[in-house]
Amino acid sequence: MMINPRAEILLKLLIERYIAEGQPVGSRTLAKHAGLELSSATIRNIMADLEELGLVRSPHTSAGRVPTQLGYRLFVDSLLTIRPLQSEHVRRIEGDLGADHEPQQLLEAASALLSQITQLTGVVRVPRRDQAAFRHLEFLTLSPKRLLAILVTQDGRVHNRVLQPTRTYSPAQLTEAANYFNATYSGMQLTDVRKALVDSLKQDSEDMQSVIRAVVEMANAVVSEVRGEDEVVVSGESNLFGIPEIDSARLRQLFEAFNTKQDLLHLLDQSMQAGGIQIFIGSESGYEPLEDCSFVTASYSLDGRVVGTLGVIGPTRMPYEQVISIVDVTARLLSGALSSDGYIDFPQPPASS
Amino acid sequence: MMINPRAEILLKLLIERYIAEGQPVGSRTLAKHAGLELSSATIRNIMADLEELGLVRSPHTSAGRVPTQLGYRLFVDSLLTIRPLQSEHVRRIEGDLGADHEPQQLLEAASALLSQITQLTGVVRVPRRDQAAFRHLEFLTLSPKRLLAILVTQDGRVHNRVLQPTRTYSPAQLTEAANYFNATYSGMQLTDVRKALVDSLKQDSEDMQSVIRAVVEMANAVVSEVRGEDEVVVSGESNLFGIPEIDSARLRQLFEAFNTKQDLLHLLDQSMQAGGIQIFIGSESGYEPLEDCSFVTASYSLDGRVVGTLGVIGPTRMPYEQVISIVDVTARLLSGALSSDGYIDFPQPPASS
DNA sequence: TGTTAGCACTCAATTAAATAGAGTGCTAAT
DNA sequence: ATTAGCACTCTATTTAATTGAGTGCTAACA
Repeated sequence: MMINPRAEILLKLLIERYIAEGQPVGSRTLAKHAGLELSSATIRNIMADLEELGLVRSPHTSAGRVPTQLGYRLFVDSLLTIRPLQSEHVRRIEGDLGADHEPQQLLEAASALLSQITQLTGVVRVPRRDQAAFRHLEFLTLSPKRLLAILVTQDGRVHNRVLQPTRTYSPAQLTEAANYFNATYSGMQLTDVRKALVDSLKQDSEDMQSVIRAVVEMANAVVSEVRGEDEVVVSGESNLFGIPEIDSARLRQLFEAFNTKQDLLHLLDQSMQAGGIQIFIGSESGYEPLEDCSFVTASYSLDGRVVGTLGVIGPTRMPYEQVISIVDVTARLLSGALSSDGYIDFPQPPASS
Repeated sequence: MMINPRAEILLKLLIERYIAEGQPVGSRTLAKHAGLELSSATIRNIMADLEELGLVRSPHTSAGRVPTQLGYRLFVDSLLTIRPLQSEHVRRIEGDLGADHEPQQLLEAASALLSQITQLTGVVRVPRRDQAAFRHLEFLTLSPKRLLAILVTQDGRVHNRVLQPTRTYSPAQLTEAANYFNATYSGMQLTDVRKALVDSLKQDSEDMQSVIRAVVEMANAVVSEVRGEDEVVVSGESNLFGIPEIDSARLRQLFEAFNTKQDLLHLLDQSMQAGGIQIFIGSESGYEPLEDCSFVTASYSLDGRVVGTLGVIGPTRMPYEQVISIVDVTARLLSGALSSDGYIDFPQPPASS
């Protein structure tokens, strides 16, 4: 998309002003503030060009212009002057993401920060369980029929699951089995552990002792568990009330999306693969509820490995300069907090190929 | 509040009709459907009486009447004919609250059921941690500096907490300490365990071995933990969109209340003490966000002991007959599911005085 | 004394018309 | 290429007129 520098300046000004005011911007206003010595008539000509290119449009004949989705896209891609985050906010984030919190708390704090600072909705995708590295498994007998399996992953998170095995095991048997696991699979990514378990179930199906076999089956159940455990933390949903470009019907769709979390998750995973900062404007996300919204995401990492994404959802007309830096800084500091917070004191597993 | 039977019939009809239609009900309509051979003029006289009593009011001079909060109160207290729940719904609830689910899942299922069947918002207050009975404590070394404490309560719930003790303990020491706890406090209510721990810290402060003392301190931290762990499960918030008597500002307040959960919790606790079915109409709850809403609650129990409450939040103009029976049945079946589901296979603790 | 018919009245809701204002597109001149 | 200027369009707001539902009140009636 090539447009001449003068048109660029005007488009930038128009979008900035529209984001600030929320009203269509007219040619006179632009003429006054552009710093170019141009009359409003000239501006109108340029606007007509921009409209032809699909970068702006008029809500109706006698209104000023507003940016189109394409206009916003050009804006964030090449016009935007990213503003460094106010140090006040940086301090706030640093403070809240200070060490000495458990991972889950950190994620929740990050989500809360995103929503509070931007006054929009904050979203954090919790690291995928199955991509975490295995650290420790432990069985606890709850009752003759119930067994509590406790799985600790390298990132410091603890996962519980109650099992109802078909037979009973002595504490000694369970301890032994757990020890075996912990020794064998420590540091391996959970998906790989699972593969290994499935393999061993296939291969040794006959010569394996039935006890071991049963325990392997249980471990498999624990490791491959899908249900429950929130995969995404959403905060500040109610900040989306009272935003004029999000009407009640949209709002409802959005809230339903926040509850389902399915689509959100998909979108976040998408940008996890992309890495870095990612911006979905309007329908670019491909999800109807986000039609009039933008979604600014960044991925965060644990010891250099990308493990999740976080971001901010708000109206397409959002202050991108600020939001982008807030998302960026939060992602960085969260990465730092997760990595440095002392949960990892075992050597890292080799990266899985 | 005494009113004559004829007025009662009319008030009941008026409220039923208003709940069904959402429009002020006029005297002609009432005259036609009341089954009393009365002219609209007579009805108007009666309405004037009811208005004087504060049971109905006119939105304006030439509209019909709508119930006031007081009117609704009288209605639910003595006019209401409770309709047994459609067996289709009963089956649904029975199915979803079938045994073989973990407690947390049951609570979530109950909340989902409430919201889906009523098409309003379902709320379940999770049993208070500190009122649960102690069952099992276990320590797990995560790293030299971090210790995972796992607390299992009699109701089958599992609580984790990461501790950062000032010194390190050998696995043997931890096992021993845990064993001691499990033997000593099994079956006791958590609040009482806590009291006992605090006492023992005070009394034996000098002659206690430092290891034991430290472990007692850790256990105390685990048992008395407050943070995290959702105390109330809310479902179907978005069902409140598009209800005409709940405007956008109210809706926002409601959603904020759902997020904070503080007020909700307080209200639920209130009705836990009352036991049975409880209905808060409009401002009766004392919380502004619930101004135009009603809150129908019932308490549920575990083995005969009330441990929590659940309910439905919707507009004051809600179909009480149905909502009440749905809430009632859900509470009963949840109680059953929680009690019978096999988590309890130890003898019950003596009731605390 | 309770009930009813009937009529005047009130008020919200809807429609229609009038007005003001912002901002455009286009043309002709520079 | 730029600009002044004017006709035009469309929204938003105000005002007025109309309709209809439903009431309150009164006077007559059982």
